[in-house]
Amino acid sequence: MSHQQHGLGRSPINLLDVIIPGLCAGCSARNIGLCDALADQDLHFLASVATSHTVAKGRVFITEGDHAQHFFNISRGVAKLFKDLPDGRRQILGFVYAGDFVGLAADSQYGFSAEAINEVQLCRFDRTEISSVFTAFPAIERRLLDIASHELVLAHEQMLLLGRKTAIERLASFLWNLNNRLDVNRTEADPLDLPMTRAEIGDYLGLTVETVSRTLTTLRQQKIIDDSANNNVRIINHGRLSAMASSRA
Amino acid sequence: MSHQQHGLGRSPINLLDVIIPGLCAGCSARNIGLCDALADQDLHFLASVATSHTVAKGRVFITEGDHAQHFFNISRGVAKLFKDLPDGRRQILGFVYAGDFVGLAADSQYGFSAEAINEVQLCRFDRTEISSVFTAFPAIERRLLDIASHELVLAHEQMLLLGRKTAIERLASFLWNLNNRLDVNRTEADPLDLPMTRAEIGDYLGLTVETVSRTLTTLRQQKIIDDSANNNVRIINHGRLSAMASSRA
DNA sequence: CGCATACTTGAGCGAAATCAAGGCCTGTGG
DNA sequence: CCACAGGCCTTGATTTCGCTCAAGTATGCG
Repeated sequence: MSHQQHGLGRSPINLLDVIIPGLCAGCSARNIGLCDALADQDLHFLASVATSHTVAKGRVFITEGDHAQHFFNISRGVAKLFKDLPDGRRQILGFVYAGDFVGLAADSQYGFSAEAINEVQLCRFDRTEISSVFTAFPAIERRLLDIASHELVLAHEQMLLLGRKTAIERLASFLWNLNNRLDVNRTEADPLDLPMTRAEIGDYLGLTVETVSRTLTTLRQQKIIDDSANNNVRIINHGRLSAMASSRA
Repeated sequence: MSHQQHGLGRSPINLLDVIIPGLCAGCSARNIGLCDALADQDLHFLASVATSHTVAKGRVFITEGDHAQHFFNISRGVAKLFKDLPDGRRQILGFVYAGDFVGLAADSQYGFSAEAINEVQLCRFDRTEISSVFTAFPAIERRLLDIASHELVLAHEQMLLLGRKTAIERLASFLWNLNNRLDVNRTEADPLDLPMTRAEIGDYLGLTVETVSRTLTTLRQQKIIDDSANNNVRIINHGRLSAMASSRA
């Protein structure tokens, strides 16, 4: 939990971007150094409310309905957030990657479960203690409000997708959104990495495995994507994919 | 997303609950007096960033894609928030009632449109000025984060509904949620008021008008509801309706 | 190698959409 | 007062998209 090699990364500053991912050991993905504005005792204070954890692939680390004691910041790996119906039907609410927060959207109990898709490393914060962090660093709270607002925008887009789009539009939107997530280690030409299974894509898009599979086949046959490698998709025709996603009115 | 004030745990004193609805002339719905802790000059300051407006039935007062200059607090009436696809397909994200906030979930541009379902009165705030309010009253910002988090919880529930529930489960969930919004002027036995049309219910639940109509007929035939009056629904069998909604895993 | 898990493909089915028609209410104007 | 227009709602007939069921093909791992 030591905050390592800091001092240098100054930026047009986003406190939270800078601080949180750098808080605990192992948070390497977005650890771009620590803000000048923070004194050492501030860092110790922040670090005192966070602990680092490794979650094995397939492990559920948040269970819907449990008391929402913590919230998390993903350092490495990918996790899925989901809700189940009593008979086993499942809706995946989203996939979270390094740098993402999980558990903000909770009342006193978690409203969803979370499971590691591959090995995940995360920072865990105590929700009861975080309010003292807010008081000490109002900028963090402001930033969390921004994050929550943005998540709401994304949730709204997904509601449009789930309520009104066809299967092929759902897949196109999914791939197009993945493509547009800026990822430091990826250029437009690189194939997209799909760490999740077809079944998980289906549970995210409100479709069955079979429909996901068939629809990807269709997109391949139309030379819009190339998914010859199973966990990779290369977008061939960006224009047509984007048009199919039809995200904007 | 719509019913923040109603669902949230109410604390002994909640600044925002008290202040905002009482801010501008005409905000009568939830104007329950002003907090002792606030001095007169504070109130004047708050009032200086808000203006009161009346929106006629059918009028669009937020357009998706426009610069998000304002956010709103509904004082009276009901509005719908929605996103459209280019070909006219529409997804209603939520219905907002007196006391609800609209426009929090915006980046620099609005991510949805809003239209008055009946005559609506609202308080309009300038987003650029609101940050000074946050600085002066951190409790308000804290409260907005709570509200945004709770809206996210509701959005997640709606995603489960849109992605995985059947038509009858969607209607049951819709009616059951309406029933559980505590409304000062309503007891369990009173019929639910449905100010929106069947088409709007369809656009909210990801269904067509016809399916909404047929499904309500089914619920009536099964003696679960009584919708003999068109804009009113009386729940007859609460247990079965709640079971059909199957909201909890 | 054998087993398990993931993925694909096909055939048939079904829930909800679409297409179509008619009824009902409310307001308006003769 | 009635006639009529335009929404809104309901109901019926038919179609369709995606689901279910089923089988077969990779792929990965002990």
